[in-house]
Amino acid sequence: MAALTTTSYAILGWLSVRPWTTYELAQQLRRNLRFFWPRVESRIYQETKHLVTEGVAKGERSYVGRRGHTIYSITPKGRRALAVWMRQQNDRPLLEFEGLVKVFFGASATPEQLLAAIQSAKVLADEIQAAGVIVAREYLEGRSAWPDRAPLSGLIFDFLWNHAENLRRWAESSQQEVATWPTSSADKKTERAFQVFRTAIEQDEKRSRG
Amino acid sequence: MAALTTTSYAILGWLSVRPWTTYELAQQLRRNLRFFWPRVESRIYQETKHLVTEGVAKGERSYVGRRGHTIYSITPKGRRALAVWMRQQNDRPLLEFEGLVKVFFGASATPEQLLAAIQSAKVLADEIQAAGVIVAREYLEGRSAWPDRAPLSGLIFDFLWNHAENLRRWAESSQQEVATWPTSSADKKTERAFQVFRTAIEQDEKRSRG
DNA sequence: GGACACATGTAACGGGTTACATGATTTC
DNA sequence: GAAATCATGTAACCCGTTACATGTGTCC
Repeated sequence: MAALTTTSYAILGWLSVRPWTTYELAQQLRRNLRFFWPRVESRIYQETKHLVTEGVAKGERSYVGRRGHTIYSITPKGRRALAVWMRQQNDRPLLEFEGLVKVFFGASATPEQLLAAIQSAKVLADEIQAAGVIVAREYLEGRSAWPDRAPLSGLIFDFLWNHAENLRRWAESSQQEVATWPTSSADKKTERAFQVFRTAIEQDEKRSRG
Repeated sequence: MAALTTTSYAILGWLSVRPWTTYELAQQLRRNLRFFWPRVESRIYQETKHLVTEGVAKGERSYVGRRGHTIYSITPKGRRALAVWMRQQNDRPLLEFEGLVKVFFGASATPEQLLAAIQSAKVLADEIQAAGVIVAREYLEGRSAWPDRAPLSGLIFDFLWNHAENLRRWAESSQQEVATWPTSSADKKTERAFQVFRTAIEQDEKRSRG
């Protein structure tokens, strides 16, 4: 049987807080990790079993009527495994952005199709920030389930919120630009791109200098 | 055999520009798409064959010594398939960020381990921008292979460069923050998080109003 | 008592990665 | 002529998704 994956540790991390049923775990992963570690909920059912066979978690089975459910909790071996994982090398953040692939081959697309491809960024930005507003209010109004988690949540929130801001800013400015393309000359379009390139190089040189 | 995936279209998109060998395709995907559609190069060898069985590409086989290689080109059916894809719904951008998962369960980590988890964002930011500077210079100095692609490249560049800026900004500010944690009170840490939450809510309200 | 959300799974499939193998070309 | 790099793949495995199935509680 294969070694533990990041998905395994995402579940094990929750078990290190307290025991949970599979359904509760699925909820937590969905509420809290979906924007930076998205997994379908049915995955959890297999993964918890995997954790048990690896000896890092144990499950206590009980019944409601004819339907069983399992409460999982972490084992001492599980806590050690979590600590080892924390010491391991981290993968770089990974981005998959189909809309950008379409933009890349935009020579085969209509302006309307480009606008739609770009729009997918805005949709995600809205989702992230809608969820973010709820979390932020919970903390600020003292309604959070784990108020002492605020410092860690703040770090994650900071990243995601600004990720969303970047998605939105890009989508809006790109859609504005693409909207001009049907009536804009090739030189004009190219000049706009060159401005982007120049700004980046200036930023890079400023950073190099210190 | 399954339908075409985004990876299929990423290859088909290149074939719509001109015919390529598998190796050249692998290079192009690596150079141009790796930051928003990352795939291992060995995937290309299987996927090109898939494109042929689907009738959207054809391969012309030739030999150098005992070693074969294939030049793939797009078929009329392939161009139609590409056009259909462009009309289809776009997936949202997808982020996988193991470092954030570690931060999330940071209660089980040392400050040093948190710093390392955060660092993975900076590593990626550097990679994106190092590649970006090269591309930007090529365009600005007229050394680009497809100068008329500049407007489209500009859109993609704009997104990736600012994505990298966001990764770097977050990594630096978070590392600064975490560095203070060993000597900082719980209240102080929480207050910093609350500032993040408040700023976000203000931004959100400002946007709602106008 | 019908509809619907909540809750708990299983089966099958496949895209993607890892690891490996090996031929051709260039460099020193 | 050895080593390194460029080039072309194959085999095996598995994580993850899709699609499906079904029990339980609640609302009207």
